[in-house]
Parts: sequence; structure tokens; C-alpha cells
Amino acid sequence: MQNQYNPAVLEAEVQSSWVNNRTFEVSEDPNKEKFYCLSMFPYPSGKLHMGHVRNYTIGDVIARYQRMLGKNVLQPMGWDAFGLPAENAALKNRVAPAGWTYENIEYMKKQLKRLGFGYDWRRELATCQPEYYQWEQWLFIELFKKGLVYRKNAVVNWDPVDQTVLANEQVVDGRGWRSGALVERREIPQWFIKITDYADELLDEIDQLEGWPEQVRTMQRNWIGRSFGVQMDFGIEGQTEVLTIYTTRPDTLMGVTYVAVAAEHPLALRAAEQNPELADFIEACRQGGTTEAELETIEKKGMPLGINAVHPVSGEIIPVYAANFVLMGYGTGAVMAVPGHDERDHAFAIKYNIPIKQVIRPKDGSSLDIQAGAYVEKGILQDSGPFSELSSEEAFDAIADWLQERGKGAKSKNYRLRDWGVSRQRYWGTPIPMIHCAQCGIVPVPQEELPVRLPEDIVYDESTINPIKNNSEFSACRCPKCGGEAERETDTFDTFMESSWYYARYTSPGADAMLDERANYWLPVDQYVGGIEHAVLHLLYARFYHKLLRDAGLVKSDEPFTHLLTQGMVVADTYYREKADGNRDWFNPTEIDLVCDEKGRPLTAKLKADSEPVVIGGNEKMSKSKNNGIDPQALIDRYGADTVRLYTMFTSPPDQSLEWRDDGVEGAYRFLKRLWALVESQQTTLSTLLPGEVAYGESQKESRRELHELLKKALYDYQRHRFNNVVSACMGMTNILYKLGGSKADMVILKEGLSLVLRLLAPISPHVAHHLWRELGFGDEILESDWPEPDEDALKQESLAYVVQVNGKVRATIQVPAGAEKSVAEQLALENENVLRFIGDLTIRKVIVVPNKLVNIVAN
RNA sequence: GCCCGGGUGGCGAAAUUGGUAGACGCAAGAGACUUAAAAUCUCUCGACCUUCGGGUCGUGCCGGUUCGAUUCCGGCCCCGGGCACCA
Repeated sequence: MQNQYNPAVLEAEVQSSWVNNRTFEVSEDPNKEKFYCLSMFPYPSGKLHMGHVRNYTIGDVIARYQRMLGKNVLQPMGWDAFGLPAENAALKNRVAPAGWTYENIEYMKKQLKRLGFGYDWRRELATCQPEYYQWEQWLFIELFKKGLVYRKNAVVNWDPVDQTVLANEQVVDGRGWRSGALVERREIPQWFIKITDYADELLDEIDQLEGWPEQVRTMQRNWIGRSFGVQMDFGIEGQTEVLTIYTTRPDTLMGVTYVAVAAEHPLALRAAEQNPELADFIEACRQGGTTEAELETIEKKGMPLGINAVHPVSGEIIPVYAANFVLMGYGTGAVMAVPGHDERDHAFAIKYNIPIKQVIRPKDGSSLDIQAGAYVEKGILQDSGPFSELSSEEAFDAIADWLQERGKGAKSKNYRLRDWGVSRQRYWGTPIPMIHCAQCGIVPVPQEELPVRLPEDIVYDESTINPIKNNSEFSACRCPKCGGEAERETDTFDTFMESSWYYARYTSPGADAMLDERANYWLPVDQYVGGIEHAVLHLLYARFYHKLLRDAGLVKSDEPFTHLLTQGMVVADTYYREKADGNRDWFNPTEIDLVCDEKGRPLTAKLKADSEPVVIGGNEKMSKSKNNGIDPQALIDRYGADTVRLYTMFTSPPDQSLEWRDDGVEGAYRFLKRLWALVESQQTTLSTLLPGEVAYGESQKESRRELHELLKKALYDYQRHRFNNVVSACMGMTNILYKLGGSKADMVILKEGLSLVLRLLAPISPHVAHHLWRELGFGDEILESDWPEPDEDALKQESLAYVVQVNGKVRATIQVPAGAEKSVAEQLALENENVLRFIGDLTIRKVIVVPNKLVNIVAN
């Protein structure tokens, strides 16, 4: 009786053999080509979700593939352990964030091991450990000393009831998520790192990141958004100070009919002192959140300050408005407005009855109605005094020069990118290593006193929002400069700080420095794998941090990640019911029965519990808030890791979003069982089969040709990371093997075919592949076997199938001898009955022959 | 609002990215085996027409380039991701 496929038992056995043999523990080996394969580390939220499973399977497949190619492969894993969810859990369950986090890590680590990922666990790190974050504190102080760190006011979401700063996620429909109070914008002092000092390098080097998806490179370029424009000063009537603005369209300068400043601009605040109506307006402008999406879509409102600006060229007097869409924190907090040539300014001018002037006309001389809509293209200047009749391009230089000569402005380079605000008013994060001294001001913590430890033994009750904010035990300290009483900074770092350098720390576990020389063996990361949602922020901060590490002498490379694979989202249907208070109850897909029509289209969805209908909300990224996550654990328990891995690889290409459906998992499981049964049924024969000369018949040659054709395709798909196609090819090869007969020659082909399938499958479903490889006597460790190569002899064909088209429509397929001249293919095509039928009386005008593919006969 | 993707059978997808649209799998249907069921195996499976040879249409929509377009170009529609304090 043959062995049954029992993944739970098999996978445990194989995994313990990997542990015992230390299969995935690696060290620096200068004689071998290194390959550093990294998946984005998880936030320890509780348990793995499908997005993790997908991410880490992709990473593990690449790591094992590269290993089978003979490289020295490093694949580490760790935990992005600081963050908001731990504080939320703490508030909800009255447990300390540290304990909650470490328990989650323990559970999720078990899950990762159960999935058979080949990590070198000796390098594991959690970012909430002082041994980790102390180096971040150390680097921050280094940056402070270099002048790359500064403090300034920045806008946050303020909950006026809970008296706390809210994360964007905690603002729901303009209200605080706990208090329900309308959120306000407020400015508080925060720490910034000068990422804009590196903007040019970050932008220009994108060109060299050839292993990155073009999509991500484009997003980063646009995010940095370098523009060339002019900075200039508008005078203020009756005052000596000036309003400095930046524009990319100085050619429209003569069309300026007003200037807008932020509601919090000092000019507006001063004007409000004598103007209660304006004061109310400024107060009203505080309302709302801070996200760009919100600011760009709010109703644009403004109010004249009763102050006038002086046009730098014409000396014309123009009104200054306070406007809710201009933010103090961004740029200079003031903009010039050209309603004739900017859509937003146009809408604002119509609303407040401000004059609209046309100063640019189309180059083609066509006329337009500037009152009806802005003309935003470049063109020829008109009504622009000395600059009239210049082109927009000429005017750019002429106006910039004019301003510069008079000390009123200059050409200037600008970025959309803003400096990195790293302060967070939260507990569960890395303490910012700074001290506030009444005498000496800001003083960094002496580096020999690091780490500044975050107190972890915190007692939570309902009122605990931030346990270190008013905790004198933590904040009271001595000033390192004058020795007097001082206070510690109680803000913590943005968690992007930790995730910006973890990839480097994996290379230097235990180092008594931020990094040691091992970093330069492994870095840069050869393949980074993670969600597309990180395309800009995380990936840009990590690139920036790498340059900071380089400039601190810690690494030699310029960029952290040579190749990037951005995996698509795992999405699932959402289902909800509207509650009386307007909020929604979200139901998990597993709680839902779909009622479909005969074609399988969903008609309605009903909740299993009460058989009443629910609203189908559409496909969205799996998330807690929409309750549409699928717990992978149940699938692993039922089918085993190999099946779950196989299914997630097979069902979509890695960079596309994966629409979750349970059905397909069964198919993946069936395939593994089929492969298992094929090996086990012939195990005795195959394991003792000696290689020898065999003569293949025609159908056997054809089987071998098809096998090697599929192998060739699979190898190509491995290179381009199309693992869904690799699985397809494995299935196709297995189907061919099932159709073989029982002769000696068939057995030889079966054994050869299995050796190919198992090696192709080894990175994807490693436990099964490992076991069957040994069963067939190929060797002890499939990971150490040679990567397969197609047999060119097997691929040779005597004749090839050509498609014959008449006027672009397929009319026949014909067999043409391999390597035949074009004329031979043409002649054979013209002998075909169906082809002749369609040519009929028509005259042949042209015959196109694409070698090995088709013949197209053009006739009329 | 801005930036970036995507849209192909009932479903997930494939097409070596200008050359046979739908490989592989799921679901469904029919049959074989079985007392029966499960499992397994075989066949069918885009739509319409058909004299059963084949024909017409079909890759979100409209238009263009080409002997030939899922693929390239222009314009739209819908869906998803990001927008700096979720990670």
C-alpha cells in the first residue's frame, strides 16, 4: 500500500530536518555570490493575514530559487513592533503594549515557521527592543550635530474633547474616532529631518533603479516633484515687510489679481485683531483634518484681510485674502493668484468677484473667453507691460531677470517633497533622545547615555492616552550641559524611522555599533518584496536613510534595494448593514451565503446567521475595519503549507491584486495529491531505474518535446517572477506524465519529467518536493541539486504549425518543415483548400510570412 | 482634487508585449468506476449561426495607425492603491 499524502506530518518532519541541518543559517562567504532576499517585515498585529502569506511566500520562492541557482542566500525576518494598534489594544483591553506586542510576535512567529519559510532566525529583531532603537537614537543625534535635524511648527489633527493629537486614521468623517468631536487643525513644535537636502540625489538616482517597477519610479519622481520656478516678494501697502511667494508660472505674473495667505499667517492673525468677522473666519478655517486629499477637496473659502499687496512689477495694489486651502506649514504660507490661468484661482475669483485678467493667449491665435474658464496652457503674453508678446518660455527668463536685477526675486528650484516630520505624540515608539533645558535650550542626550529607554511596565486604565506625557519619572532629568533640572522630550519617533534601516541591521546581528563590516558583504538588498501601498513613503524614507547611513560611514552603497517586487493587494468582498446611527456593521465573507443566478453572477448576499440580506460593498483590500480578512490559519490546518503556498502563487501574478476565493485552494491541493500519487505508484520502479540508452518512439519524442517546452517556459517565468505561470507549467508537465505508458522508455521519461517538475516546484511547495525527491533517490537535499536546463535535442521539431490568414483572418493551419524558406511556407499556404476557397477570384496583392508563425495573404 | 495602476469566458487567469484570444486551474454539465456516497478517471464548456465542412461576432466604451491590435496612439467610463500621523 502506498503512502498517503499527509501534509501535517510531512511538513513537520521536513521542517525539523531544516532546523537540525541549520539549512537556512548563513554567513558571509566571499567565495560565493551573495543574494540578499528580503520581504517587508510585518507589524505584529496578532496573527498573519493573507497579505503576509502572499508577501512571504513570494519572498521565500525567490530566496529558494536563488539558492538553487547556487548563491549564498540571506533571508531574515523581524518585527515592525512599534505602532498605533498596540496602543489601541492597550486602551481596549487594559494591557501594556509591550506584553501585547511580544505575545503577538510569538504567535506569528509560530505561524511563519509552520509555513516553512527559510529564514535565518538568528538574525531576528524587533524594533521595540532598546538594543535596536538605541542606534536610531544615536544616528538622530549624529544628524542633529550635522545640522540635518531641526524643530519647527507643523500641523496636526487635534481632538478638542480628548485633548489629544489624532492620527489621520483616527479621524473618521472629520470627527475624532473616540470622542466624535469635530477635529481641528493645530500647530505644534515638532522635529524634522532634512530629507529635502537629499531631494536631488533621491530624484536623480531613480534613473539607476532599473530593477524597480516603472510605476514605483514614476510615483517617487512625482512625489519629490522638483520644479523650476521663481521666488519673489510682494510688498505690503504701508508696511516694510514683504510676502514671499513661489511660482512655476512667472509668465502669468502680470495676471495676478490677488494674493492668498494661510489663515494662520501672521499677517492674517494681526488683521484679525481689529476684525471680529475675520477672527471668526480664521477660527472656522481650523476645522477639518490635515490630509492632502481633504485639503484639495474642501470648499475653497476666503476672506479679504483689508490689507493690500503691491505687485512687484506694476506696483498695482491688489487685495490679500486669507484662504482655507493655503497652509502655513507648506511653502511660505502665501500664494499669488492668477485667475485667468489657474483653475483653482479662477473658481475662487468668480466666487468672490475678483477681477480675472487674460495675460496669455494661445500660440495658434485662437480666441477664448477668460471669464468662462482659465487658460492654463503656455502661450504668448499680452497686456503684460514690458513682457507682452514674449512666449511663456521667454517670459520666464525675462521676468526672473527683471526681478533679480531689482532685488525682488530670483529663479528658484522647489520640491513638492517636504522635510520629514518625525515627532509623534504617542507612547509606543522610540523616545526622541533630546532634552529641554530652561537655561541651555535643546540639548541632545549624550550618546554614551543611550538608549533612552521607553518605560514598558505601564498600567493602563480608561484615562490613559499617553502614559509618558505627564510622567515625571520618565521626563525629569538633568541637563547634560549645565547640570540643572531639565525635561526629556516625551514625543516618540514616527515608526517609519525603525522601518527605514532594519534591512541593514539584519546583516550585523549583535554588533556593538549601528552596523559593522558585515553590512558591506550583504548590502544592498538584491531583492526586496512588499506591498504596492509602500511605493512612496516607506521606500523613499528607506532610500533616504541609506544615504544617511552612507554619509555616516556605515555602508558603502548608495541605494538599499537593487530589485523591487511590489506585490498586489489581497482583496476580498465586503458586506455590511447600515445601523440606525448611520455607522456600518461589517460582516466577514465567511459569514455570508451568496445567492447566484444560473451564470454564477452574485444576485444577493445573505448573512448565514439570520438569512437576511446584507449590502455587497465590493472588493477591497483585506482589512480589520472592513472585516473582510480571511484567516489563513484555517487553510493551513486543513490543507498544509504547501497547498496554501501553491495556491497563492498560482492564482495571480505577484504584482497584481489577488481576489480571494476559497474554491481554488481545493484545486491546488488536488494537484499536489496527484503528483504525490504518481510518484508513490511508481516509486519502487523509478528509484531503482538505471539511466541507460533507450530508443524513443514518435509519441515519446513528442512527450519529451512538450515537457522541455514547458520547462523552458517555466525557467523564463522564474526569471521574470511570474510564478503563476510556473505552476501552470508544472501542472501541464504532470498531465503529460500521467498520459505516458508503462514501457522502459516511458519510465525513463517519467523519471526525467518528475525530476524537472520537482525542482521547479521546490521553491513553491518545498516540503512535498523535498520528500518526493528523496523517495525517487535523486539525492538528500533538493535545495542543493542542480537547477534544470532544457534539452535542446528534445526541443527539435521536424515541422512547425503555421497559421494561414487571408486578409487577417485565420483560415487554416499548415505544417511547414522546420527551417524552410519563406517561399516554401507561402507555397504550402496557397495549396490549402480552405485558403483557396477564400481567395477565390481575388487578386493576391501581398503575402506576409512571419517565420515559424504565420502566413497572411492580402488579396482584393 | 492630485499622482500611479487595472478592466480578457460563470470565476482566477494565459497569450515568450504587433502575429491562432482563452493555456493552466476553479465552478458547472455529461459519462465511467461503485450497492451507494466520497475520492478518482474521461469528455464538454465565450456568444450566435451552421448544410457539421465551417461561418460571423467577441479582450470596458468610442475613434485612429497597421496586411494584422488584448498589445501602439487619442478621447471617455468604471474599479483599485497612495496622498506625508495606519502600517
